[in-house]
Amino acid sequence: MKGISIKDIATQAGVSPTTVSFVLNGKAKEKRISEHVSRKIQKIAAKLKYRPNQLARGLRTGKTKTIGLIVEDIANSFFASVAKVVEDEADKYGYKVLYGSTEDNVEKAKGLLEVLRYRQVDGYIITPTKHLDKEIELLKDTNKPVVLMDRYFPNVSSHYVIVDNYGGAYAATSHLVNQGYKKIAIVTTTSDQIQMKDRFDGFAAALKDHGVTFNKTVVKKIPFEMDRAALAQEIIKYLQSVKGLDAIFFATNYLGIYGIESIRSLGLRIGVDIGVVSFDDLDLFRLHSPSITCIAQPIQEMGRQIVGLLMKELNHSSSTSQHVVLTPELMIRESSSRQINAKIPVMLR
Amino acid sequence: MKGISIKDIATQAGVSPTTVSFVLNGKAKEKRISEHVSRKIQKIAAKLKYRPNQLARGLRTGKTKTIGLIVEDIANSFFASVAKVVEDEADKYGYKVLYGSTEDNVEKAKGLLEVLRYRQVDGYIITPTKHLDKEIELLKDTNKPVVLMDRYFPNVSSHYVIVDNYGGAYAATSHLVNQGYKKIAIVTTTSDQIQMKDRFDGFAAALKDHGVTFNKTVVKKIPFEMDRAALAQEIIKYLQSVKGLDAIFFATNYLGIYGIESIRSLGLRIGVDIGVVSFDDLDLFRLHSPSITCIAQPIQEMGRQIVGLLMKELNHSSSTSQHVVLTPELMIRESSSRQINAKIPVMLR
DNA sequence: CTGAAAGCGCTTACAG
DNA sequence: CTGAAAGCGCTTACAG
Repeated sequence: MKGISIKDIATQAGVSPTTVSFVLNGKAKEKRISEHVSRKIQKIAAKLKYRPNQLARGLRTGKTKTIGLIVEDIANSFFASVAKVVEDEADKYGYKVLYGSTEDNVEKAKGLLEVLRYRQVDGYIITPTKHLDKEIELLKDTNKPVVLMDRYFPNVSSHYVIVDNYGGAYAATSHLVNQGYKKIAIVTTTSDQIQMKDRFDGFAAALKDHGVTFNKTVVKKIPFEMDRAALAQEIIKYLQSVKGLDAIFFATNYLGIYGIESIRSLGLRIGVDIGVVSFDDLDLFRLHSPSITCIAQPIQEMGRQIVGLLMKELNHSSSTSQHVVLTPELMIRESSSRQINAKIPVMLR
Repeated sequence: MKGISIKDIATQAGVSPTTVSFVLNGKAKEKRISEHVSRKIQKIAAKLKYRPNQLARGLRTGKTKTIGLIVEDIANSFFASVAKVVEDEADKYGYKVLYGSTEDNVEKAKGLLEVLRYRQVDGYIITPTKHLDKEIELLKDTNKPVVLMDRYFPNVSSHYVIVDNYGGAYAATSHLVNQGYKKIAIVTTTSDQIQMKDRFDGFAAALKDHGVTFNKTVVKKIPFEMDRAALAQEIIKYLQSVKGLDAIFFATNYLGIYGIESIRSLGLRIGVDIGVVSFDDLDLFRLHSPSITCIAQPIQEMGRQIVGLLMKELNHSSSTSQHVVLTPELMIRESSSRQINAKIPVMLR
């Protein structure tokens, strides 16, 4: 990499590297460099297509203009979409993004944090896994801003951007109740992280507030690590085991996807035999027949807020933690429209 | 960032930074450092949790252990899935990934290349846009390995990993013909890039080989930049304008998604009124009713080959360009099963 | 108005 | 068997 350096420009312009650095960093006026010299340097730099070596600059200033983005799974539509917005927004400020997926595995997450740290990223956007609270605490000591997304730790003071998971789940569940569903189940993950807990609590509160059955039989938890085939089997087994179920709330997108597949493989008609609502909006949910009612997260807005917050912190870190809670939108579709579809009311089993 | 440096270790161990560097880089034996000293240094490094500053190392060695990944759109399921595999594979070799989306825009692509270059990435994985051939040529002069993916430039010698687009399209189209469809259209992009051209050629060849109508009326090209709503409208207009159409081949995933939506909004029954095949496999295609026949790309294998090739080049660049062409798989589903669905044969219009 | 010099944290050719 | 020194390409406090 014998790129052209500040020295080359200095030689050609007949000045010192110092002067070149000042001019190229927009400090010409401040440092009272003459118009003449300044212009000459600019011209030479342009002609030589000079690009500052970010490593050298980073080594000297401690700023790499890079942010680390840790998601659960970059292949998951929700996270991929957020990553796209983060990329676009970060670009506006001249930042690039280094990404990594945790697979909801603490060890992978710790590994990622360590790598990002010794890569000297300027700031972090993190979708934390469980048990990552101590690491997040430690990160703060490095004086690099951290913004959590999708979830956070109630016991750790930090910036975060999330959606109102409780409210979203409450609205979706209430909607099911209002549509006349009587025995509503939740299929969620075994994770006790805040975003899943809030969704669960919103679900439970809605059932209780409306006087609808809420007990262990309407709760099914499935571990994240379970592979896709086993997961579908697990949902099938659950659906077969509980009597009188007439609606299901899937607490996250991939459970919705495999849940739909399971329901169909049992020959049940979504929206007729069984109502369905899922968290997250996907092309699949919109185009499925029947279309799937869901709780859509405002991804654009999330990405903008996340990067905006990080950039603000990068400039002058505030002492108080910023908490941004966005409102998700209930997209009412056919899968929960009992009145319309169920000309003949049908009960599962 | 007053992290702990090699100097700190040297001081504590009572040796020079040089010795520490040798030991920590596994050159203890080669440099004949005594077992005793070596062990002491290791122990101190571990205790202090020493992490080499990658910037400093990079500045000195010219290696950043970072690769640049340029895709069309990280939010697109295909590219997001590839990104996941690339991340996992690169990690095995100790590399991190810096990503960027081109939106199929040359200027954005050039911008990304420039940023990655002055960030000193060690190698590039690029999904090129049109007119990016000169830039790719120039990149080669930097002596950093480049692997193209999804597409390439016939006039530029380079490494690449793609699927057999011609074969995939040929197989899908032949399948439609064999199912009894008589007037088959292709909906593709206006791009004349090789992957789209190959798909188009495979489609055209299959029609000709089977003696099925092939003329301008069965070809619809849509620009990438068109926004989603306009795109759906465009497809609707096309479907209404051409008479007797009984099947469509969508040449890429997002066209398939919006195409399905358009067909349905016209009240046409997929698999009955009109056969459908799309490139790429998605949850949506598998779970749609009827399920959508598609050409699935071997994403895992692609990612592995891409990174494998790049790593090989990183170690010792070969003089000849490596071309990997993977075989996609035709997933036959309901949307193209005329015999089964069409109890009463129906013609569009 | 401009420059010499130090230093960011490494690696490595050279010397002993 | 080990170390002093140079240098990667920048930035910036200091000096004039």
